[in-house]
Amino acid sequence: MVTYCRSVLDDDPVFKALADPVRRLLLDLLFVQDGRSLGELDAAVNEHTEMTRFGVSKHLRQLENAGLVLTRKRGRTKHHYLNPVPIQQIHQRWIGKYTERAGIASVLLGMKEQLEQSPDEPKRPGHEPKDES
Amino acid sequence: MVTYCRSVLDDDPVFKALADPVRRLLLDLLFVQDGRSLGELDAAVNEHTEMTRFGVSKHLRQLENAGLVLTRKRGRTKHHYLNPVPIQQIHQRWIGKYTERAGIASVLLGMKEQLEQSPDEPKRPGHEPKDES
DNA sequence: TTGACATGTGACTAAATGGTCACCTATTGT
DNA sequence: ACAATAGGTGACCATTTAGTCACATGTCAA
Repeated sequence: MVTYCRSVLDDDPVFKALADPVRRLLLDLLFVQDGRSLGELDAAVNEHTEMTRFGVSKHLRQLENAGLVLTRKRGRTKHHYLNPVPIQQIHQRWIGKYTERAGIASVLLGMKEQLEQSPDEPKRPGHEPKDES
Repeated sequence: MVTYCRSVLDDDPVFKALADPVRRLLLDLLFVQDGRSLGELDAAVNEHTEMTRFGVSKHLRQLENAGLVLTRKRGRTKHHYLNPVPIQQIHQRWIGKYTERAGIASVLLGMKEQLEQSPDEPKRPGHEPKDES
């Protein structure tokens, strides 16, 4: 109880870390290949967008604080490793219940488009509010 | 292709919308009971944190823009409905691959704690960088 | 019609965030 | 020892964001 793993109970930093496209790109890069240094990641990021080493470093630190990236210093270079566990946690503890419901809701796959284009419909099959007039 | 549902290709607003705890609370509230009005949601939110009607309204609009909440105006009140589809989408298109990998990585369930407490270890089983000294 | 109710709007402030830079430390190789 | 390399720090600025408020609109009910 008391020694319960600290990061388990606040997934907020994880969600916050995932909110930035550059950070998601970094995770994608590490997903493809683990253990890269800051310099390597900086180079990879700059194939997509322009950003200095410092910006990349800051993003990596945020990922690290969220537990999504684990690091190991080896000589003068710092290697970064993807840790997918926090993502799995927010999935289990939060996202899962929504995807289950969505699985039901989106039986008709094209439904979403229709839903988003008719702003005067409640847009969920069945389960209409029971018109308490 | 051309008419591909607009919101499918940028999940960024969805991640951004999920990055705030109040907005996640709103989704949780709508998950429990759909179709609530702004006033009702305001009251429910204020059981957890203090916020004016305007703040809640703003958050709801962001959720709406991300497609996570669909609305219908009925008389003078606006009803809010949860739409889990965008969450399912980011799950399929992004989160899924990480949770799969995490499923492998966390075969030992208690592993994560250990990993986070030994900052001088690469912390992923196998797949060590090949010590190119 | 009048007043209470439910919500929307635009301006505004305070705080958080993303990004850069000048400078620093530590490590490596010669 | 020296220069080159990899990275960290703290200050700094611009932009975004969260939140509130005064005010306006539309709706219901007497």
